[in-house]
Amino acid sequence: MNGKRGIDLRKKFYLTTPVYYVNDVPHLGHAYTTIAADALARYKRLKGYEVLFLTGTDEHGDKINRAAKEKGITPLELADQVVSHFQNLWKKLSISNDDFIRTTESRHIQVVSKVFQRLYEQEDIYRGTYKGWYCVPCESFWLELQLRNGQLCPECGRKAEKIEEESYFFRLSRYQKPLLDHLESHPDFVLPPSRKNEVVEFVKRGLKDISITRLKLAWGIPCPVEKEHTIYVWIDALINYISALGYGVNKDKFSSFWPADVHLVGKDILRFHAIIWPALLMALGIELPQTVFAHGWWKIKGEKMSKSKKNVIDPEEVVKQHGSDQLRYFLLREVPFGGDGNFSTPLFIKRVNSDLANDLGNLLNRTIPLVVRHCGGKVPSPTDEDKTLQEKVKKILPLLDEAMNVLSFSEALSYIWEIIKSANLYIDRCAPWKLANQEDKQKRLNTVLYNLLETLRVLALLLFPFIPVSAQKIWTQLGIEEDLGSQTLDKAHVWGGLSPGTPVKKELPLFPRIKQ
RNA sequence: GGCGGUGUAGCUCAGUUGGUUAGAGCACACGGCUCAUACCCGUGGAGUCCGAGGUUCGAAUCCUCGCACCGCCA
Repeated sequence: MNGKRGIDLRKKFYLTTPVYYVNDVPHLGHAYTTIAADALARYKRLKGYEVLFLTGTDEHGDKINRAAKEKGITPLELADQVVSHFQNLWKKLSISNDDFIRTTESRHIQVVSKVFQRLYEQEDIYRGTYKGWYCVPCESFWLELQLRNGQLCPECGRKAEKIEEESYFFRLSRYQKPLLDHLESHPDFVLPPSRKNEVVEFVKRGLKDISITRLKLAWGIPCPVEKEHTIYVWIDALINYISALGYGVNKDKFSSFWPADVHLVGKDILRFHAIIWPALLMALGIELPQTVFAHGWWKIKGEKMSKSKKNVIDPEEVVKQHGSDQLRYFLLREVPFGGDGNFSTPLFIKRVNSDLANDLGNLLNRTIPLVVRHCGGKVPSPTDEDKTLQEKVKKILPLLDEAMNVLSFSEALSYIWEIIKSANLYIDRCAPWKLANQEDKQKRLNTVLYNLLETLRVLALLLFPFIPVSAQKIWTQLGIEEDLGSQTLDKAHVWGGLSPGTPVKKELPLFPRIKQ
């Protein structure tokens, strides 16, 4: 496509993580969502899509305000500190997000304000009186009958505050029927299906209008209709998905990327994304996202991670100890995406040693030296018609694609590992170290080694979404100069991408075994 | 209390519309190989498929009841 007149026909793919709340430094759950999103984004780029991968931070609200006061700094200063934690971690985890939105940025605030104004004008928002209880730590409103012992938050058990004040309400009730219709006619709108059923049941029970402003709260986006009111932090946060596209400002960008293909969320915030968010969009007359995907939680010994139980896993620490690709691989491989999983160091070590060190790392580390020793360290020319590995790859590619299209990362990885296992078996069967001793077997030896190198080339491509740093190392050891990140998967189909004569490089093992 | 889900080898789980000796990975044991990070390849053991009843020529798979665990809501 060249210049001004060309039409960009590339398919677009827009995916998001939630904006993370900056009340604390990132934990394993944040890393999980973001790594999964990254794998998907990278895969789609390999498939030739123009991808927009958005993540960011949610920085308003009472909780931030209070936390900042305790530290004697401004809320924005607090946010700045935590944001840099997030951004550093994403860097260490090779997260390839295209944009990072902070809800304190003016590009966001403008859109939120505009959205509020418009919904008020069209009477999707009205002024009323809110009577109820509010839990500051949870940022949640409760009705009296929902409270435990008359005054405790049913979610966290802490004391809720009684509130009776003027407030603006969003007419959520208006969208009950349209939402149900949409859920019915779009089976992939909420995934996995079990979560969708929960949402449907919840909506069927009836939706009530929700209070979306608070009085006397300094740290938030002011209500454009009446400046004493501040917009509720969840409404503020959700709008990031369109403010980042320049909704109402940059029409081209917005229309080319919206609707989002996937909003990735943890199961704890599904309702905001599967009910309130689509209702807001309907009110605005904007198309709904394709899919809201809710993944599960990582548990420790079957228990939910929580600071009070002191069983929180710090992703930064895991990266420091075992490496970033190792963490990415474990999280994406160990459990089917959507369900809960158990995180433990022995499980982590077992997985990394057996899959990454033994199967993949060793495959590379036994192939390259053979090439160095018997082919002068250069990619040899294949001569006979052995298609064992080529056919294996051909068989796996469509399966892999299918798995990735439904975000089945662990299944996708297990397919890739079938190729790896085939390659290990292939070496054993062909025994190139024996061929090397027979003068009349040179051609066969060359073919065998070429097929192995070529398989490794394809593996580097396929693994790039999951373990980008290591995939690049494989790529480099194969002597390929081009940038792995700018490749497309079509090349994986074409057997023979490696040019004979290219020098390979022997390096230290990709994944050192972790000692228990 | 209501709705939904799960319960299969030591561990984590697959098992399409019910159909022959119930599968995979890891772990374990034995054998092979020696290019490689004691790795890789092969073979093997082990399961009353939660329990009880029922439908059927035939059920892990369908129905009923019970038990256990989990999720959403109240």
